[in-house]
Amino acid sequence: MTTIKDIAKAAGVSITTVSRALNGYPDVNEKTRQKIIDIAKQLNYSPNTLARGLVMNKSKTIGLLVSGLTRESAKDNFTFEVLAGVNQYVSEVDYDMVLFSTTSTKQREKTYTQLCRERRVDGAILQGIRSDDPYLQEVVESDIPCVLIDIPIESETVGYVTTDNVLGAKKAVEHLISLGHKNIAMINGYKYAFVSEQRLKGYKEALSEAGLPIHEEWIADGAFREDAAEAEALRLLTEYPCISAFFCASDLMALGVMKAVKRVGKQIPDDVAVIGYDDIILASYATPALSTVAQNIFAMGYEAAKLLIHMLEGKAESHVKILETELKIRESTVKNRN
Amino acid sequence: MTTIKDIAKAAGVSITTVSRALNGYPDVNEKTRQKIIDIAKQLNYSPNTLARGLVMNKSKTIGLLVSGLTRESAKDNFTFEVLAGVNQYVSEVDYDMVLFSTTSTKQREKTYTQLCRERRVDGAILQGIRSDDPYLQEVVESDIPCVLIDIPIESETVGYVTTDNVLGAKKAVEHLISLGHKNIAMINGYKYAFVSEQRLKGYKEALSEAGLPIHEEWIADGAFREDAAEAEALRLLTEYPCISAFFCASDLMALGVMKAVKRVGKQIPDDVAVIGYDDIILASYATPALSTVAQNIFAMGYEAAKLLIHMLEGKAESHVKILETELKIRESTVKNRN
DNA sequence: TTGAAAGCGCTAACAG
DNA sequence: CTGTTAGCGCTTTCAA
Repeated sequence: MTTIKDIAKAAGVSITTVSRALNGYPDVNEKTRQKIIDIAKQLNYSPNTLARGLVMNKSKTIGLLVSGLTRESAKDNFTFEVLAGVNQYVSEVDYDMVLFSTTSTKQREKTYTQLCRERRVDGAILQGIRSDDPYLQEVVESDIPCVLIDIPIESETVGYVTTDNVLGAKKAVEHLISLGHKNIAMINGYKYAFVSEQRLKGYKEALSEAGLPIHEEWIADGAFREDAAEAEALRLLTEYPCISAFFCASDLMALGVMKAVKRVGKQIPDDVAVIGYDDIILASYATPALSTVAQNIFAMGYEAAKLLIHMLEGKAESHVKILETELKIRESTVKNRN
Repeated sequence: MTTIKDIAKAAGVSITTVSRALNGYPDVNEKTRQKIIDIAKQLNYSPNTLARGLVMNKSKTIGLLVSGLTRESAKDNFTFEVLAGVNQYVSEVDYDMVLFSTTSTKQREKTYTQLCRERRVDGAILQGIRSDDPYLQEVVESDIPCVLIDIPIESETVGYVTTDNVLGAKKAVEHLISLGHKNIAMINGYKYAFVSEQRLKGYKEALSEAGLPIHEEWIADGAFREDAAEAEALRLLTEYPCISAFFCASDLMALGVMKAVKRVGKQIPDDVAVIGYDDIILASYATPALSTVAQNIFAMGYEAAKLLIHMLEGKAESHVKILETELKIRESTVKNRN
C-alpha cells in the first residue's frame, strides 16, 4: 500500500510537501504539486483515513444508531428510508456512515456512547430509539454531537428533525370529520414515542374544534404493531359498534385495523373508514388503498445528516428542522353513509 | 478523552502494561490487571480504534457496497434486508459496517476500491452491482477480500452467496404446469444480472422437461422494473391472447404484470396466473396475494457477512454458500380453466 | 512481570 | 516555497 513516504521518495521531496500538495494547500510550487499528483496517481495512492483521523482527531464519519433493524422490521421501511436519506447527504459531502444497531445479540453490552467513541465518529443520528431508552439520555448528555429523529431535545450539541405531528394528525381527523364521521376512534402507538403524544393531541384538537366529544375509551394502544392494532380494533368494534372511522398513528397499525374491520364483516370505507400515518409502501398497495398522512422519511434522513454535519462544521443556524406532511386521500376513507 | 497514557499515569505503570492488561494478555500480574481495569472503568476509557487500526493494519470494519440505494428502491426492500442481515452478523462478532452507495451524486468519482482502501475496510460485500459494472472487475481483481451476492465469481480472495436460481425458477414453472398451464410467458430481469440467466434457464428446463415448446417471443425483458414489466406484459397479452400464465423474475415485475392483466380486463388467477420471485413484503399484501419463489434475503446478508469474516480470519472452508428457496403458493396461481 | 522505544501514516507548527 | 520535527494513541519487539 503506497504511503506519502513512497511518494516523497519518488518525487525527491519531503513528506510534508507531499501532504501539502495533495491536500491543496496554496504554499506549494505548482510544478512540484503536479509532479506529486502524477506520481500519486501512478503509484495508485489512497490516503489512509485512519492515520489522518488519528492526527486530526476527527474521522469524517457519522454513526447512525437505530434500534429494531431486524428481519421483521423490514415491513415498516421507515428505518430503511431514513438510512437511504442519510446516506445520500453523507456521500454528497464525502463523509461516511457507520451503522450501529442495538437489536443484535450483544445488545447493550456496549452503550451507544461507547460505540461512538471507540469508532471515533464525529457525530451521530439516532432513529427509532424509544424515549424511555436509558441510553438516550446518555448520548444526549455526552459531548457527542447528535441529531435525533422525532425526539424534540435540543442543546448545544443536540438537534432534531421531525414533522408537525399535531398538525398531521389534525389534518387526518379533520378529513374524517369533513366526510361526516362523528364517531372516530384512535389507535395510537406506545407512549414511549414522542410522536404518539403529538398525534393524540392533534386528534383531540380536531375533535374539540369540531365540537365533537372525546371518548377516552375509544383511544387504544396498538404499540405500532400490526397485530396489536388488529386486536385493539377488534375489541373496539365489538364494544362500540357505532364507531365509523379509525385514525391510526401508523400505517402498519392501520393495516391491522383494516383486517379487524373485515373480520367483523364490515366494509371499508363504506361502513368504517380508516386512515393511517407515514405513507409506507404498503399503504398504496393495500386493498382498499389506505389514506394516510405522508411523511417524507427519506427527507428526514437527508435533513438529519445535513443538520448534523452543519453542526459539526459550526455552520448550523438552527438545531431544529420541521418537515411538512401531506394528506393522501385514497380509497379507505369516504363520505360517511350514516 | 481518556487514553492508555492517562491510565498508565493513574496506575503508576507503563502504557505497555496497560495495553497488555486491557487486551487480556496473560503476562500481567492479576492484581495489576485488576487495578488497571478499575481505573479504566473509572476514567470512562474507550479504546481509540483509529489508533489501533493504524498500528494493527486492520480496522475490524467491513464495507457494504450497494448500488441503487435511492428513495425509489425502498419498494423493493431487497437491499434493506441484505443490510439488516449483514448488520446482524457483523455486530455479533464485534465488527462494524460502513455503507458505500454508488447512486450518490458524486457517483463514480471514486471507485469502490479507492473507497475501501481509504477507509481501510478489511473486506467488502457487494450487492446489487450489475455484472457489466466496470468496477466490479476492479474490486474482484484487487486484493481486497470480498463476498458477492448473486454473482458467482470465486478466487483466493473472492467468494459469493446466492440461491439456486435455476431450481427456483423451475419450481415456479413446474407449479404452473401442474396447474394445467401450457402457455406460460416469462418476464425476465435485464441480462446484466446473473440471476436473470439462471432463472431463464430454469424456465426453459421446466418447459422442456414437460414436453412444452419454448416460444422465444414470449420471453420479455422487464428490467426488474414494475412499469417496464407492466408494459411488456401488456404487449404480450395483446399479441398472444393465448398466454394463460406469467413467470416473473421478480415480485416487483409480477406486480406490474398483475396491473397489465387487470388492464386488459382479465381475471387473476382465473384467466391468467402470475407468479413472482423474491417474496418481498408487497407480495403477500397484493390483491390477489402473489405466489412467489421466496428467498431468505436477510439470511443472504447474514451468510455473506459470515463468509467474509471467516475468510478474513482464515477459517473459511469454502468460499461459496448456496441457500434454499421456497415456493410460496398464494392466490395468484390456480388451476387453469382451459 | 514490567518498561523503553520504535513505528503505523499522517498533519501541523516552526524554521529556514 | 520546502524541510525538520514532534506527536496523534496504540501495539509490539526487545531488554531488563
